[in-house]
Amino acid sequence: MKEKELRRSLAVLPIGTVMKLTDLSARQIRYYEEQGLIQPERNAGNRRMFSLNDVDRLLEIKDYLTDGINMAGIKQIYAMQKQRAAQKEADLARPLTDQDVRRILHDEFLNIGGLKSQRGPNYPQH
DNA sequence: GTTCTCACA
DNA sequence: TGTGAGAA
Repeated sequence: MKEKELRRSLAVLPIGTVMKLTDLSARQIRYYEEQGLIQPERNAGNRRMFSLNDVDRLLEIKDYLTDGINMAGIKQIYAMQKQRAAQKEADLARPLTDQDVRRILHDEFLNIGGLKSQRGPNYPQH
């Protein structure tokens, strides 16, 4: 199933199409790119070209925003996912203990809860 | 007709 | 985040 994933990563959508698909303004889409939440490619004319994965990511971002999570929070969430992905290999060599799992879940709930605010990036660190 | 960057009554 | 200007 690698073929499918490759197609979803093909940047073929202009910003206008993405706007209709995500119901986001061009301003917002460009801003999210500026924040590093998405990395659309550029064509010869310097126009942004998005992939289906980008669209999914934008819809996901929209949901997080709806849930009251701000940019800083979303960034942190993706940062965590990245860490998780990088850590996955290590986990394969040394599976997580029940204690590790409990600690991770605990941290997760604490963080998500702390991010659910319209305030700045001053969430509690335990 | 679209999209890009930059700036702000 | 919206919006308008000026260019591509």
